[in-house]
Amino acid sequence: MTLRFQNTESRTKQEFTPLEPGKVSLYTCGPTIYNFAHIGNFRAYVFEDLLRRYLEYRGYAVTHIMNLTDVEDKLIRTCRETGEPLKSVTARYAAAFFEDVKALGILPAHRYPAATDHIPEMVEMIKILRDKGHTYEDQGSIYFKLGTFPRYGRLSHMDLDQLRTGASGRVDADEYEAEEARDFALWKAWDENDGEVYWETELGKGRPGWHIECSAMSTKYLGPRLDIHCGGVDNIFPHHENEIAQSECCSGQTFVNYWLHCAHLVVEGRKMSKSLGNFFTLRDLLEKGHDPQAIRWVLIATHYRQPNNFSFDALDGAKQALNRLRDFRLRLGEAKGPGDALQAECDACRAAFEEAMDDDLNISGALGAVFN
RNA sequence: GGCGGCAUAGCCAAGUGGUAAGGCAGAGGCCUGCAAAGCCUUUAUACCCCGGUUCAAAUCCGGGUGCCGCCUCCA
Repeated sequence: MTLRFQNTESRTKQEFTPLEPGKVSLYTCGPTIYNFAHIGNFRAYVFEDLLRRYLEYRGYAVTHIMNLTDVEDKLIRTCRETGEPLKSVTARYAAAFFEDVKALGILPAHRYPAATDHIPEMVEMIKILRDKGHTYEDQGSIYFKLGTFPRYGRLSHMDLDQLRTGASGRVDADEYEAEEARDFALWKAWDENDGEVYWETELGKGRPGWHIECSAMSTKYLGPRLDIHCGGVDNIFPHHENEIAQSECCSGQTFVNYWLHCAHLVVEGRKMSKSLGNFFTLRDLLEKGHDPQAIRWVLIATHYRQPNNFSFDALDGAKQALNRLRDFRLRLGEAKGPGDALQAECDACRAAFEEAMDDDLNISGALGAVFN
């Protein structure tokens, strides 16, 4: 049986073949450290942990990079409103993030590069894009000209002409300064709202756009071509689409071979929101006395491409299932029965487990094999 | 308006043409002085609805219904 993944770009399940035999470069979009991460965020990180662990289980040497976004609009607004320096805010939430990662038993990435530590790399990349004619400047800001990258849209399979500007309601269309709304910022010129948050660079006084950090940092630590790039489905467009445009226009090579995206988490059947009272950070649940391993179980037990319905009934069930496995593990260690028969059972379990996991990380099937 | 996902038991959830995995809860039992814990057994004539294709459909096709997501800085 071969390892297969559903590739967002091809929309098909493909056999996994790394660029270099035995090695996997894995880049996963990390948190914006402007607040405590919620359990929906951790659904993605736990999925990525499962992916990494299974790749390693299959014998691959994985190099896993996860970025930390430590400069963007919400952070700058927080700094402006509270007067707290950017680094102070992000240090607090980065520390909290690492605590949460540990609590959930997530293997740490090999590096967690932060955007603000890689301004020179981003500037370099933007300069290359500028030299190749993929950018234009407007009022000190630098934008990527999507018209120069005909392959744009191949990941999300969206037709740019069909997009409705501002349809999400998330972004104020009046704030666009780009020639076309679809062009995105590589470098944002400083204005008074940015306060103390700016860098003096060859590109002028300002700060990087969001998308360029992932292109610059993945290139720095993993090279211009990646085996696997992960994130939540909401990142497909525009973030990952923009990464492709930046990276491929820069390197002239295919940026990512396998795109894996996990679906969202809902709570009790509803989208998580503070107004519904179903919004939970990991620490909210831990403070209620829930077992972090049971939380991990619920987050992981639904296939990553299916919406995950988090509920407290499911959490209670996970707790019980986990207890049974823990008890079983103890008894297995003490087992003194006929060794060959026990070994045969274990081999059969392992084979069924691997067959399920090889099929795009079918964890539900794999757990079923374990319980059988 | 464009693109995409989902619907399987009280709950969670596998299963993409061959007659419904698994977990939780429930029920029965074993063990125990009683209990708890643990262990064993058991639990869907049936997969949102209506058509169609087929010897055979949860699975494929057509049409509905419902829920959810993305549409330019959301995991």
